[in-house]
Amino acid sequence: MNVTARRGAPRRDEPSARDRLIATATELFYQDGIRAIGIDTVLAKSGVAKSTLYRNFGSKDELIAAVAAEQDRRFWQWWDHIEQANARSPRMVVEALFIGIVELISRPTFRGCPFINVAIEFPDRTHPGTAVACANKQTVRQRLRELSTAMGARNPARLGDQLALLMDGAYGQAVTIGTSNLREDLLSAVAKLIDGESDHD
Amino acid sequence: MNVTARRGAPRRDEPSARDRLIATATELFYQDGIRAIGIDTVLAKSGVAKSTLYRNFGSKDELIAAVAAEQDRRFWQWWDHIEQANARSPRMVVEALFIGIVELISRPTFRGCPFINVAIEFPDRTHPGTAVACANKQTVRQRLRELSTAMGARNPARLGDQLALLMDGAYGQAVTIGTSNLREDLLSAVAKLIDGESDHD
DNA sequence: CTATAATCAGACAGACCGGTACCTTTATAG
DNA sequence: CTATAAAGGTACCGGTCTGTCTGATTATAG
Repeated sequence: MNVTARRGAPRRDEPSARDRLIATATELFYQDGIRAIGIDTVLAKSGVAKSTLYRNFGSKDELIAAVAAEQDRRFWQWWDHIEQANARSPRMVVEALFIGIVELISRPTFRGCPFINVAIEFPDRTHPGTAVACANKQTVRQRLRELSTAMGARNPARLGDQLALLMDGAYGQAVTIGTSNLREDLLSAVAKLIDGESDHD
Repeated sequence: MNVTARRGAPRRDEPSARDRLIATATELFYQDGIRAIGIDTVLAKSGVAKSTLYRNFGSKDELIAAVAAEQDRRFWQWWDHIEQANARSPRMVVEALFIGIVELISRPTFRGCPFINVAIEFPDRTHPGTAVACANKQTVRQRLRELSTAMGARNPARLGDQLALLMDGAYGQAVTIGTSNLREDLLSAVAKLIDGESDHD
């Protein structure tokens, strides 16, 4: 019960029930697990009526998908911001991305990669949420391949995929054994992988 | 209902109800997700009575922990076998481990690392199953550090942790984008990481 | 002022959940 | 042969789950 809800249509300065649902569900699903959180909990914390949830999303699965889509949007916003801030050097972009990931992972609220999480909780790849998650990972891989090309790697597809491997590894480790030395380990590994694909090697 | 169960104590050549429960739960939990599978499904497929489950384990959480412990046991059995088969060269051990992981991951029934999965479904690290999972990852990291020491790495702790990062990355990727090129990507990354820590570098 | 669309409130349904209790059956050990 | 331990069968409990339905309320657009 975080929100004092009001009956009737929302004022123009108020967030819509849809937005409140996505915001609340994003946090609850991520912190406790999707299957662990019932819609009643989401409704209570967001102050939204059950009928409004089902009018907007039709099912819990579709709410899950909307949450995943919102996380995908935020993720690429974060990524694009880092790309723009380091536009002159693709290698700096890659390094900044990994530094950013270390910062995300080091937060006490970090609970793993939300895309991997939904894919694990809903292994059926046709699940609408899992479909969003898989698309996200595909795009990450492609973007890292493009950065590898820009870095002049001999085998950019390989380097990109290896960097993606490292990223997902960081997520997985954080869930089980935490983040000690993660920054140094990760950045040194990135450097070794990039240098191993450089032309002057 | 896979098993035709019989009333009364098991014959000596029959597996105990406990073993059947663990075997069935291991498969069902892994394929569909732990929270997605109710104990009634485990009971139906194993042919065990509900009272027997609770006499043996006390709760679903303890069954989850027993399943994780069994997977941990199998995992180290697999690992030790690879170490023994390549006892002369620690580098060959590492490469064989990664080749083995690629083979596991490439199987159609592969559904991610079971230890990461339980930690994601039950983020509370005091959960008995998650505790087993975290201990497994800790030991993997330590064993890879030992192998890195045996390989003569300049910074064995770092190399070991980086190899662990790569392993968990492979698990995460397999859940979302499959395994194309995984073998080459992974083995080449392992080589780059090891060579980057070698004395003759 | 009125029509409309968005919202909250709450009761309800039917399935499923983990867990308990009690009783019967059977293999084995002594 | 008998005691014991391990097991299956089944009914049941209270809680929770997703989802439906009906109705009252309110801001905004025209």
